[in-house]
Amino acid sequence: MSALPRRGLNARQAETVERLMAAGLDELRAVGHEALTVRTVAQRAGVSPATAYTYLASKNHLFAELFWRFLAEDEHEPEGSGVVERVQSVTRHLARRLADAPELAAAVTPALLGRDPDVERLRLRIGAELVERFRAALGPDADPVVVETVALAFSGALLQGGMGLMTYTEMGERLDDVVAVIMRGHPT
Amino acid sequence: MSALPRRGLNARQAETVERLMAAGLDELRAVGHEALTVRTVAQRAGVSPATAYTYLASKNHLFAELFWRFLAEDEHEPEGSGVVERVQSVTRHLARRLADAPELAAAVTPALLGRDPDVERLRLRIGAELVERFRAALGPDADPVVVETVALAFSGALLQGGMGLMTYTEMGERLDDVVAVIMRGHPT
DNA sequence: TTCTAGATTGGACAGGTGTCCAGTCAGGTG
DNA sequence: CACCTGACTGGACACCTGTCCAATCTAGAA
Repeated sequence: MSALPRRGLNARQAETVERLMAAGLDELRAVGHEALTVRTVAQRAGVSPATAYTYLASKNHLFAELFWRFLAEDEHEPEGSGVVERVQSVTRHLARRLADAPELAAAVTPALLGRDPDVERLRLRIGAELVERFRAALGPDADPVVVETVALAFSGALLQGGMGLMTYTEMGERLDDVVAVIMRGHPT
Repeated sequence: MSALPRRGLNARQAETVERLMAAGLDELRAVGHEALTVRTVAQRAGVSPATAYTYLASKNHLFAELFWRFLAEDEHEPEGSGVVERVQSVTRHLARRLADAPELAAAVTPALLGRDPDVERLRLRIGAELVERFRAALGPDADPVVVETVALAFSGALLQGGMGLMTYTEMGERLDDVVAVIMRGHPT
């Protein structure tokens, strides 16, 4: 079943979905992504498990959807005069937001590795959104390879954060240096 | 239960472990990591599920262990005269090996995100081994931030490979460019 | 107000994970 | 050769994931 921010949900269904999303986020913060089960989310949302599975293709889909909403609700304009500062403002901002929702960040990384079609869709959107932010910071004439390098480094940081090798707070600081290294020798 | 390349296995136990590992790899290539179950691995190894769980803390642990062996069995010296070429020879070599075992590569990324203590141990070892290879290619006086940047970019590529956003063959080519960008302006 | 499409539900289902334990078997020791 | 330690086994366990469907609500149309 594919689902969420798709057109064709009536008011009642939309309400159900919102309750599930809110419950999912609460449950995630409360017990973490390993202990979370679709059935407890359904219960918290005041909905039957069967209904939850009407809108959620899988646990991974829930996490991906929550992360997508988390990312989409966040408007951020790159700040700073130099390109390096602008890119750093983006990575630092993202890292700060992740640090505010570490359970979500930890949940989404493995979730996006899933094979469900619904995850696939969101994965592409999330990836595109991140690349878009880096491109916006780098400017329209940016070397595509530089964009890709920054995106890869950020993905890598996400992975290492998910592994617990660094906190999401450290992530911001480390990426500052990493971005500086990548951009060294890239004008504007 | 912690386990594998630990001292304290007698010949019989070591033999059982080897059979499990070989069966795990076969099963992984045969059905992929999503369909693989510990019980089918046990069956393929000619061992009971209970025995399998004596040596394997979890499915994730199996994947992590297989990947660690895959990495450790591989001796590779960086080649080339310049630093860039040396680093590229490492990333290209790793990408080539991953391309030869895509199921394993796809399995290990989510596996390393697990929380089991056995996964934790292997995660640190695998991370250290990769960093060591980059450091060896970069030379003893390398800027630590450059090492980290290369490592992050590689992790990111692993993640994107695991997501199916790129094949492991493409990974080699893309990392060539990425490494060149990172190293631009870094002497020796 | 009644009807009805369709949202929701309860509950069963097949299959997987990881745990546990009492019982069996095999190989090195005496 | 009989013994005994410890590896291995069978099978039950609790709990999870996702799927399915017949039965039941419920809100808006007629």
